[in-house]
Amino acid sequence: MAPVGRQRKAASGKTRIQTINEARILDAAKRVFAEHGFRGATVDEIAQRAEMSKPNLLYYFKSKKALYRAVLERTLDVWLEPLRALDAAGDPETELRRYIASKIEASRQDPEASRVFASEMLRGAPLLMDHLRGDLRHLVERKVAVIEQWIEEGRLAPVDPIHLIFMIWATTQHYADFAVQVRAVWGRKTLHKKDFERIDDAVSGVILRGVLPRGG
Amino acid sequence: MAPVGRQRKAASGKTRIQTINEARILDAAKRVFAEHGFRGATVDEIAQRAEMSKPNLLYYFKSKKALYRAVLERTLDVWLEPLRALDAAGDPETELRRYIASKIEASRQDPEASRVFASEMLRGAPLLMDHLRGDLRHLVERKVAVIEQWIEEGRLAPVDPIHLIFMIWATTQHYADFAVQVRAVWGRKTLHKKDFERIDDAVSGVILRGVLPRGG
DNA sequence: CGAATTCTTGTCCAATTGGTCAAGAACATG
DNA sequence: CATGTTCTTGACCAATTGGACAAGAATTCG
Repeated sequence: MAPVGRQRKAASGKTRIQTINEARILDAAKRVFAEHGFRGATVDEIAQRAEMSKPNLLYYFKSKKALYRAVLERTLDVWLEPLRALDAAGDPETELRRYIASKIEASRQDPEASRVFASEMLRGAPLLMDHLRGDLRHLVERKVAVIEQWIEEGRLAPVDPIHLIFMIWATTQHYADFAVQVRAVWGRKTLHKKDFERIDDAVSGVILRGVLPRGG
Repeated sequence: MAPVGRQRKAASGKTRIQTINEARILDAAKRVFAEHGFRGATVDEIAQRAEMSKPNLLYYFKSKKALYRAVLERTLDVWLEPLRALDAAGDPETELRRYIASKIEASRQDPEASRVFASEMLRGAPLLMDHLRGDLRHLVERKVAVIEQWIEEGRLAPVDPIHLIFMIWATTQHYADFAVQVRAVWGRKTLHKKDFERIDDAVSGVILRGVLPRGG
């Protein structure tokens, strides 16, 4: 039945070359999709940036859509991990500070991933709609409950929890999605780690002062 | 010299039909560019949504790029007006509240415009780069000075002014650019005026509490 | 080594792309 | 209503698109 090729490494189910090339392709695809969106991206350009022929690329991913889906899925996991970590048992200030910091760090380390996600949203999320209405919504509902609990305990000012989450997403992702604007207006050629530390200070500062109870 | 056609209305320099059709085209173009970005948008689709033939569309705008530029320019003016209004002589709370409210109102009334702008940023702003580094940067610098003055006067907590501006942009535009996600996660089919009032409350609340001095 | 498998690409294709052109239809104004 | 202008479109074009295919090149492993 399962025609287990001799060359398959049992563990990953992938050849050495497969692993290398898929990674190269996914990386190139991420950059092109981030810049031009699904429709605007061309398989040719992705192949060029991955330094291989178009037919070879299509040997690893059977269509542009399949490749796009792969890029998005790979992104999502990394994306939501920090939110999952938000713990009701912890101290609100610590928890929120850590969440904001990790989102900003994600924007710094992998802005293209954020942009691919953003462009999927601009399109109306035809591919991620199920995920938005399912997994993501449930995850957010759980975290809304966490925040509500904090508010009830008097450890957080009475803010609308879901919009607090949206605000954190918006502000942190802004520095990835609108990086060009940030750089141009801020007068920086590139944003360095120091810059992102200042960003973290500013964003965390305003949000935390905005949600922590007075006279803490 | 100037071959002033007989049918030209002297005032606007435009025919009745011109006015109508250009508006129709710009509206259709805005929606398509918002959804698919510059590259992903097709002249055919824009023409279809404007309910006219492609050659006719190209009679009014001589190329896809020219049309795109027209959409962006038209957007920019509306976009920055509220920021210009930020007045150092006014009360910080009132001024900021008004600015946030007008940005949220813009996101509600014309989300596509926001999305076109966002997609231009994702592309790296090849068309707006000059504007970002020029007009926009200068405008922001002036408003940074306004905020700094408020801080010096003790009417505002010491926040990084430029990031306060970025935060306001990010949070308010989020409800236009990521509207699909907001709707899906929030469990709303469409966002009504009431919803945007809640958004305004939440966003203004957190940001103002975050930047106003304690014990005000 | 040698054979099965995996990898790679040149060539090709139908469909779509942005844009042109000529020719006719509708229009405004004297 | 006559005439110059503006408006509209069908037909067309070269370039690009996503993808198929077959045939050869590398690789793996007994």
